[in-house]
Amino acid sequence: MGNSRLTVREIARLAGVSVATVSRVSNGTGQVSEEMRRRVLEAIEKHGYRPDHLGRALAAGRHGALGLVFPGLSGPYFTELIQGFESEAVPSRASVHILCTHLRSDSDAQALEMARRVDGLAVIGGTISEPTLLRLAEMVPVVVVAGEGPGAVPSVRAENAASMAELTRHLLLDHQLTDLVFVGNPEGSPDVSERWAGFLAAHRAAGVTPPASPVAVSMQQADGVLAAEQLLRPDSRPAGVVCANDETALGVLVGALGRGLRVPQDVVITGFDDAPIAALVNPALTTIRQPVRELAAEAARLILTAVNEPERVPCGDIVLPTELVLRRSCGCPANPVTGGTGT
Amino acid sequence: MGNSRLTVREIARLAGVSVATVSRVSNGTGQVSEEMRRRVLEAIEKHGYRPDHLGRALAAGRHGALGLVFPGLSGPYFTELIQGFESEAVPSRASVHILCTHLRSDSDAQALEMARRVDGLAVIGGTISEPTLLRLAEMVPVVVVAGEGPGAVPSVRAENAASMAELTRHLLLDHQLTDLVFVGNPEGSPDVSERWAGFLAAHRAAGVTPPASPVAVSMQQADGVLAAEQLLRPDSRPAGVVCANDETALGVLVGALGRGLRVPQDVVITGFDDAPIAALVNPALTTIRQPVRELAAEAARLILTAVNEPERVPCGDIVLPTELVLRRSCGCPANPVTGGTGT
DNA sequence: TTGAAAGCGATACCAA
DNA sequence: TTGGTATCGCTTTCAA
Repeated sequence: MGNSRLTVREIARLAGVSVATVSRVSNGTGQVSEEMRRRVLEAIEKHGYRPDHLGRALAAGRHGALGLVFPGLSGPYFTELIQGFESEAVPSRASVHILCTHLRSDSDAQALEMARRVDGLAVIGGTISEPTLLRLAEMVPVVVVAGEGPGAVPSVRAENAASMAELTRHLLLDHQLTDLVFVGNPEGSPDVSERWAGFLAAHRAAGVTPPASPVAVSMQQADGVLAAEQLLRPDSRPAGVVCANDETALGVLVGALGRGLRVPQDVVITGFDDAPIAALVNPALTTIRQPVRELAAEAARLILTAVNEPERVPCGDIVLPTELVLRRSCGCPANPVTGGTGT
Repeated sequence: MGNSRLTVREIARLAGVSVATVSRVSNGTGQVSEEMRRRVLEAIEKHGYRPDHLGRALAAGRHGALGLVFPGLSGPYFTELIQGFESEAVPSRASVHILCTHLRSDSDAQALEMARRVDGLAVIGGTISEPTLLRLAEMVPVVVVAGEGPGAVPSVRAENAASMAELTRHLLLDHQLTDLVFVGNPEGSPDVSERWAGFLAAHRAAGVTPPASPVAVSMQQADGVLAAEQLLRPDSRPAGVVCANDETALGVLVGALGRGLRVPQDVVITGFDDAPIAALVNPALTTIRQPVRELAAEAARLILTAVNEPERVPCGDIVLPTELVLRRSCGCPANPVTGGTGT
């Protein structure tokens, strides 16, 4: 098919040089005379030659690819994550392979398989078991994103507990809401686990009894709608719904508005992430901004460093700061800076 | 690092056989005596040998990977798409590489690059220019998903125009709504283009003057919120908002509810896709169900066939049927079968 | 500066 | 049935 028949040997023959010279020219390595370089480039240009990826990778002992393992593909969080990761990987001429473990029973096996096709791996916390994570780390450089790495596996994550505690404190004290619920499943994700911990800590600090357990649903908008259905009954409605991310918060918001409730008058709703839509809805969503893009970019940088300079073993945990964003859904007045259309 | 040092040669030496025999055993090809097989398997097991992917791919002249090119990662549509694609690819031992062209100026170049790393390619309509599509098709088997392929490039898509015309007719005649707008950008996507065409056709058939142009926004929920802001002003509010997909419809719904409008009494809203959340919101969303998963699975099957049996060149366009799903957001009564919580 | 040749890891043909 | 070996496409010493 097409020009795929072309090999270094062909080009070398056509240009009247050796394969070594062609290789040197097409890689920009080594010293080549101007005359040779011209001849080779001409032949390459004329026939549209592009070195075969497999041959190159085999000889170089490198795949030229980085892997990214994460739970699902829905939502702006993952879009940001991927873009941040690619923004670092692509300039280094590494393509990004994505493994989506959501609804997949054999994710550990899939990850091990992927590790054999890439030079390094970023794994979102909570997607892969610790033993497998350690095995992966023996095969290629691994960085855990949004979670803690086991053993010496480095990690990059956002600050969760303190900012969630701050938000919760704001609701408990500034808005005098003492009947809060938490929507999200701490089991599946280190991020959510830390946010739940912050939620509890703020209650303790304020001397308010927190709910015994979270409303453990998944992280998509539909789950928020379902949670709303379950929570927002006229007889036993909480004063505030603190959600583990913006998507579920949006779902709860839709559920609340759909049953004719007023937000924040009848019920307060908050999210986490500060997704683009959070500032657009009405009422605009109070949330916590986390630097998702930067998180992923940092992970990619760590991996690339480990790949390119194996002697410099990266280690330690990087924690990026987050920021509380107060908007109308928690009862605060409209804020022209952070967004929200007002009424 | 780890066991990656192991090669066929090593295992052959350890098992006291030739590399050919090891290869035969690890691939299950050719005839091997029970005794040899046992010896080899033992050595493989003991040392945890897994054949190197690059070596294998180079020798086989095959990457063992399929590519999937599409615009963005947000939303349930793409989740379904990927899962459907993988459901066919993975059993055939092909991994799936994803290229997300959203916010990427060099998507054509990226796609060409990807074509050199995979055995076949599925391209979502509207993401890659036609000339590039033809070049890709010269390199590997290509299938266009949700769009028409140029030249002899085969395609798989869902029926759009007729079902959208049916929905529009339902709004125009059954609900007597003569003031409809269409939200979605026909330029970027063949799907949307066909849906807009169906919207117009129904107007013509009913003798109603359609709007001069669509509200050309992108396909994410935030875009729907923005469209709502622009459309749902008290002075000039349309009777119905027909959206190109469920996500924008949800955005419009959030926007409408957020401004205190009642749906469907004050304004009717419809979507397209029948995403899981469409049945959950209140009012439940009237929409058109399309078999996204099946679409992607069919595309993967076509590609795999083309890869495995190059003599059988696939061609033609496959069009999968869609189905109108009437729920409350268009003014129809609650339907216990198709979903919707009622009031 | 250039080229010949030895790998990289696995497959598959052809003899034995 | 088994093993030796050429081959896949490219990179990279090592000599010239």
